[in-house]
Amino acid sequence: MEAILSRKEQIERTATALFKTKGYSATSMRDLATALGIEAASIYSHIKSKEEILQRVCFRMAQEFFEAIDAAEEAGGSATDRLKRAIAAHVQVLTHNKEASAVFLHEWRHLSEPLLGTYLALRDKYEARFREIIRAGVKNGEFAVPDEKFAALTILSGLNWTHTWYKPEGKMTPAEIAENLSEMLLNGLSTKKQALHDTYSHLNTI
Amino acid sequence: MEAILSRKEQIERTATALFKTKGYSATSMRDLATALGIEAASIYSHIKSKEEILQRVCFRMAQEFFEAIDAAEEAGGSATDRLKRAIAAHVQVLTHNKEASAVFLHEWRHLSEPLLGTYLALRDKYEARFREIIRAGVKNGEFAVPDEKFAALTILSGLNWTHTWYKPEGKMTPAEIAENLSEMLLNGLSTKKQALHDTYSHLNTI
DNA sequence: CCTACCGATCGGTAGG
DNA sequence: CCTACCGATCGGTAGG
Repeated sequence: MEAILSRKEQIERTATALFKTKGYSATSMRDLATALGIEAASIYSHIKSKEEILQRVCFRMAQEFFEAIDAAEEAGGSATDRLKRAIAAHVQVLTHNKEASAVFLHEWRHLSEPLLGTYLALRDKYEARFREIIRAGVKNGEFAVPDEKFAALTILSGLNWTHTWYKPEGKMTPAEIAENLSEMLLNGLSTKKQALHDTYSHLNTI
Repeated sequence: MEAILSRKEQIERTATALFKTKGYSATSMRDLATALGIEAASIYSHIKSKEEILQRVCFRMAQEFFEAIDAAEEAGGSATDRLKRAIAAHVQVLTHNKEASAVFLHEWRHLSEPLLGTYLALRDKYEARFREIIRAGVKNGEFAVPDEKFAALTILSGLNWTHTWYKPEGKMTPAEIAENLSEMLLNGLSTKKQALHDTYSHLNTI
């Protein structure tokens, strides 16, 4: 399980942990060097700049999320099935890359242009994948939501909190977390559907 | 509506906007001074330190959230009623203090002890208010959740994303946002309750 | 609220 | 991977 890491990978991994806990800006190259047991200047034999580390982490995570949702959607099925698999895939990536996910979610704003724009475009594309599944579900009557974009963002934000409390040694496995999140988001807390929304009950009139 | 602000309030408000967009660490006192149209040294006639600004924002927002949930729970009612009112109260505070909420939610880790500990204790106490409502609802059969703590955090994280996209001039009012969030979180996306609940009733025994 | 300035620290480079 | 060092900038103070 413990792969031998190249120095560059060590730098990236250590920096990721520091970026998560202290934030990108508050982490100095000397902090990073100390954590690695070398001098600050030595880091530059392996990387070009502090921001390069951030870039690598952000875009590697973007790729991971896309690969995961691609695999999740490949099997097809109902909108419910696809959403549940997309949620599970997202949670798998989050829990398997806890530190890097935190950096991806919170430190991206320290990217400079043009990569910042690229990052934001990728994120929107990823969110669109969730919007599409929800849209399909609304169209065929599986789902009822106030607004597709709103629903997609609410779901993703519910998932994205996971990295703040997830511990590999905790009592819930990533698969169980995903199942519980799916349950909460698809079925809600209430034991019965309420006549809450006459406002948009015209949507679910069957 | 536009109250006359004291210089100290101006400093705090301008700093809050900068902390939100650039982050606390990446915002320099010279950035702040430039935004205010004065010299950096002049700021210190009004505040003691950069961190004092962060402290004031974080603890003011904590107070706002508590006052809001106090008012929301005062009316009593079913767990469903109380949860819906707590959600609406939380969203009101978030949308009414967009920048300060972002700082409260994301920049608190730059507080130093002992205030950091105080902050974390307050946040846990606030989350406990939601856990209590959920627990009451589970007990009397209104709600079914995999885990009360898990449910409270998922709900709060769903709400807390609001500040990233809310715009006062947007098409949804804070009250509508709250209603839509309540609808999604209480009833879920699915048009019918699935037989999923049986799936995790065994998970609880693990 | 300003000028003048402080010691500390920042990201990064030169040269080995 | 190190020593030695750079110019820039940091949060903050003295004194008016």
